[in-house]
Amino acid sequence: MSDGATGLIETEAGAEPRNGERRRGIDRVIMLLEALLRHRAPMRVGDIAKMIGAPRSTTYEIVNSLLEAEMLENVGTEGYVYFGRAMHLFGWAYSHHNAHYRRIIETLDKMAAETGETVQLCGLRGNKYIVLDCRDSSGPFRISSDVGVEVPIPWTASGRLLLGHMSEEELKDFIPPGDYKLPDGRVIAPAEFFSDVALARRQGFSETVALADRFTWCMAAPIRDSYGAINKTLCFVLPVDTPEARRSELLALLCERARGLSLAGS
Amino acid sequence: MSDGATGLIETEAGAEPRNGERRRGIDRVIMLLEALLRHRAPMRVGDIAKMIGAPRSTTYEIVNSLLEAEMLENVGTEGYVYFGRAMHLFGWAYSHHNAHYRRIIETLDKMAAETGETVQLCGLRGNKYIVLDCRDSSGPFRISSDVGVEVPIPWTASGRLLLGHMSEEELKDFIPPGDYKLPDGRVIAPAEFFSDVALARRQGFSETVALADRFTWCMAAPIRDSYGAINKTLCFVLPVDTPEARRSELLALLCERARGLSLAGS
DNA sequence: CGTTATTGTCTGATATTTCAGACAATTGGT
DNA sequence: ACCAATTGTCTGAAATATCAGACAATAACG
Repeated sequence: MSDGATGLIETEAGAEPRNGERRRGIDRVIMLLEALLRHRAPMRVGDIAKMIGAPRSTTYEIVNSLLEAEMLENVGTEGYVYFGRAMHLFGWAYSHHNAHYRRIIETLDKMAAETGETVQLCGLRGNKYIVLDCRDSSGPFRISSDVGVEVPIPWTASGRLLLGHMSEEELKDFIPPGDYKLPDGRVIAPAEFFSDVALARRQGFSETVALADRFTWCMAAPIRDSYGAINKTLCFVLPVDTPEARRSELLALLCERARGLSLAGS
Repeated sequence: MSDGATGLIETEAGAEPRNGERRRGIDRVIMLLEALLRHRAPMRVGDIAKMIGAPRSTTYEIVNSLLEAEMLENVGTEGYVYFGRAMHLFGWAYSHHNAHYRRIIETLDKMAAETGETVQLCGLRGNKYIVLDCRDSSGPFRISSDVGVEVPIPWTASGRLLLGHMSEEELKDFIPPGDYKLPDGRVIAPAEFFSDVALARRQGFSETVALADRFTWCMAAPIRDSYGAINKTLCFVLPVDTPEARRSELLALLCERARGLSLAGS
């Protein structure tokens, strides 16, 4: 039960757990929190222990400490735990400490209110794409993708923009080969993806139609930092049958707002 | 430099650090994060070390681990650190895992959009009051109180509601004597506070005028859980000179929405 | 420019934490 | 009613993470 276990979380923190060795409590905490984030639902202590490859006794110890600090909290009566209130406070502090991020959130709110569509703020985490924040459409058509869940970059419109600074060579090294395979089994040809990236760079926006799933039309526009680099994108997730007229209207709005949030002159 | 240091963080986790003793890494992490939350701004490693009463070498070790996990991140170039992206993701997961909380957030958004006023969600943390989430007024009059900062209960309208289930005896034991002293030096008579609590319970809402600061009129309404207990409140923070007509309109809205979010029948 | 404080990195020793495993108490399946 | 799996709590022992302190390199200050 050391290496082969599936779903095992391997943080960079601490590299390999050579047989019979001990791990630091801190690293366990980090692994635990990331496991919980991935799983995206309350877990029992026993399952957490399996997931992070830690002894049960150790896991109980750690979980109890985190419970006491309100970083975790009990959910239901049957020993399930999930993130706690303190995490909310820490996260809030993160997202409000910097004026730029605050402006972005306000824009997100405003766009959601004005259009009623699903709006997302996206970025990279390592070599995966993640949603950093979102406002879900108020309509019945609700495609909620979870904040913080890692998704292969080629599945997304934003991904094509976020990699705009890379050469083809760099792209090849950066994207894990398996990530070209879509959830429905289709495979994107790398060459096609590379030209998408180039197109996105030229256009200053990117669209994907029925890619990661059959029902959505995604459009993304870049938010540039003060060096002109693209670290984040703003995007709409629309029903795939949205009429052309409305789509181009929304695309224009998206690009305008994203430009307004960019720090570079250009 | 063991006991007398001011501003030292004392988490419940681990009680007393008897002389010459070592502390667990996990406890240090917890103390560190809470120190950062209190301080509400990026800190240098040296200052963190002082604040949590840990050796510098240990602090560097821990900070580096947390940086690698993106639970902290570097801010600026001069060795400052603050909460990192991972915290945002964990916090987001917390606040969306439960349908009730999600409904509350939506209501918060809607009320802010409709009224343009500052709206807050409040609760208790131990024997202090904290803001759990807020939407700031879009107008020029912006009273932003920070989410997660602990405030003496008697300073707040919400506090009067949140303690509604306690007897006078319990209140006496619960509130630290120093908490009756307002920031401007005035002191609230405990008896007066107790009768405020009773009044709030009877009315089903609570208001304070120019209490914690001279410029605000606060009104709070209770959100009841499925047992009828009040764990959270919804409140408006208004300019103190808001006309009576608008105030009563807003109060009615507040009470209606808070009742809509309550889970109890009553 | 000399003096004092701070930062970031290392080191070795020991006080402590992690770990394996045992335990009783539940739970679940058949 | 049986057997198997799981939960939560304890234990002692070994492995190691925390600690004090030293170090060079900047920074702060008069």
